[in-house]
Amino acid sequence: MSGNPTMNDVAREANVALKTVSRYVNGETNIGAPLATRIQEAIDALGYRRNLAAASIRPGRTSRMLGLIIGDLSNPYYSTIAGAIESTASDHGYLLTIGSSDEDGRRHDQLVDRLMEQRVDGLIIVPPTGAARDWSKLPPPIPALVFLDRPVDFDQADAVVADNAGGARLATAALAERGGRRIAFVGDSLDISTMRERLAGYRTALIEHGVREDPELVVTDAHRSVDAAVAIRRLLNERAIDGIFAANNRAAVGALMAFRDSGARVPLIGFDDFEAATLSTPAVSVVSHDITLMGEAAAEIVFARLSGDTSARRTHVLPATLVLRGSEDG
Amino acid sequence: MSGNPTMNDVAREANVALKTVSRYVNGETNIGAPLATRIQEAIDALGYRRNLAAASIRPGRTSRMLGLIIGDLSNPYYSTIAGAIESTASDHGYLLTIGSSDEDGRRHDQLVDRLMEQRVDGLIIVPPTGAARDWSKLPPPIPALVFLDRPVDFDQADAVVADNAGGARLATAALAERGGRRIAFVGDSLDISTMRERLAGYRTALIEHGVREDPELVVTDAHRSVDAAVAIRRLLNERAIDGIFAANNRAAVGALMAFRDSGARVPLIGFDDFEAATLSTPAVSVVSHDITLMGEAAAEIVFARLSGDTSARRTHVLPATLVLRGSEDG
DNA sequence: TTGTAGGCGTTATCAT
DNA sequence: ATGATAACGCCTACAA
Repeated sequence: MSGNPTMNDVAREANVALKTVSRYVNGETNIGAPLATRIQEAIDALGYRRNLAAASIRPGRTSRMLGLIIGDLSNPYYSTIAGAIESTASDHGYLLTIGSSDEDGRRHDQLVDRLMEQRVDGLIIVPPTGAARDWSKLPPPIPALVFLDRPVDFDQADAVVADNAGGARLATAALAERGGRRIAFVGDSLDISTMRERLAGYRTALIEHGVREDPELVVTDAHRSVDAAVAIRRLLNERAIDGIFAANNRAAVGALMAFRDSGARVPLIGFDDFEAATLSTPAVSVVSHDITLMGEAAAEIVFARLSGDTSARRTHVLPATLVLRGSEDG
Repeated sequence: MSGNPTMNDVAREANVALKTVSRYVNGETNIGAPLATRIQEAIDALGYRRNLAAASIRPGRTSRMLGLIIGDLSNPYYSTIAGAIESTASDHGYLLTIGSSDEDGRRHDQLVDRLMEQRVDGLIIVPPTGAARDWSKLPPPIPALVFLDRPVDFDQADAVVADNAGGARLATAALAERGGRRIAFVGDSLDISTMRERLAGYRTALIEHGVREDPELVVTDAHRSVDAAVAIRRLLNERAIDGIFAANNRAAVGALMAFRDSGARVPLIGFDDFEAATLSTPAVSVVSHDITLMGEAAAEIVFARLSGDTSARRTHVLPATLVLRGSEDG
């Protein structure tokens, strides 16, 4: 046996015309019972399976596939997004093809090209931290395109982002309202746009509460949990901080490590929920932006565009909410 | 403009033959410099992108796509597997299409059909808990097929599984060696094959240490963490247990909840690592089977088969290791 | 209800 | 080095 059986093989086996097999396979009703039986028997005998790739190249036919590019599928943050998108895609009868950019601009661009060449009907992208493709010079037509989680300066696409500044402001304000005057900001590099927004929200809250910002209390190089832990131990020992806004969940985990190691503890609020948050004592309060909702929203926007929604592209900002669990009181 | 530009459009624009464009796009070397320039200009002008779906229908050509079916992409356990497979696939220039079965047999079967019709070159499957497709009557040819994490009775496919029994035996033995004589088994339904294997390992260890099994100490209906917590609180209060083997990480989290709520604590070892394990005090010891390694192994097997490895299909059993962190001493 | 002819975008064959 | 022509597997006209 050389390759996979084709419709033609089935037609020959069943002594019918190719088109009749096509009709049968596609569930069209106008087929005589005897022929239908013969065709099904031929299909079973040959182990025929239709070739959707071949079908999809016909004009008017689509691949019924969505593409998703994220940083790293192993990261629970991204996989939650991916899961929400996959689930929504599945509801619409779509398959999801996923690529991880590892936050690398080149890899990201390769994935964009590959997925477009694969003719996905829609593309959802979490842009990498580093410089990526200049979207403005990407020639149309591009499929339904949605940027997720991070804003991109390209008005031909929709975007779904969380209210990072608003959430950071909520958290910092909660700490200030409980008397915090030396509240630390602990986060990752400001090359990451979400970090810049969260720092801006932190500053807004400080200003609103009449607190002068102390640059010594702002840490923006905590890439891993242990980095954050080291920085926070130092802040606790040398800077007399009385509150911590942990700008991502790695920073929050780092704070827990620092508390454990140093025996000291100050009020703490994190950004983005994490599994250990409810298990520690007291439980860690966090700003939660619902990434599941973000993923679903992005997918639904794609499907809206696919079904003809031509309204102006826009950026959808999803609210961030403060989940207080106790750690904000120290 | 009607559709996407095609090779034909490029050929007309550049005043060359179709085949010459094909050669250029596919990086064949035997092309004159002047034509190459004209073709590239035409490509840029038209915004041409090749259609891999169309290319893949030619005989001998493949889709360079892998399919993966798991329970739920939002679940960190599965997404870790998915991430490892995606990473390996990416190294081989392959894209990964993922579907979640939600542990539903029907949905699982649909995904198998869909991915096969999409002509993925290889298929990696975590079979759902419930009854799934009868693989034995699936007509060949099937793409390179690997079952992951759970054994399936089908000798036409490879399988990669963890040593569940061995790991459970290690954990239970560690508890018994520390004096445990009333060691509880807390896990999910025995409909799940891994649970059966872990229970078997638990029993083996008890026998080896001369401990008579007490059926009252075996819980096999803890589906969620809270279920496990409730059961464990009861065991602590009414059954005087002196050790807990938590047969999955939800059960381990449940144990932590029960300890917190009841104030009591006994030696504990879990199965499968989880983020909170190292943050609690004492840190939770676990049997760890490296699911990243499992995913990589599965993908590498697929690629080996794709490149012509025709050796007998086999089941690869990956070792489970005991990671002691303190909780085994109570 | 069934069949015939043609084309989708690409690559392969075989010429020039 | 370049090109004309025929597939690939399927579907959409348009007959019969």
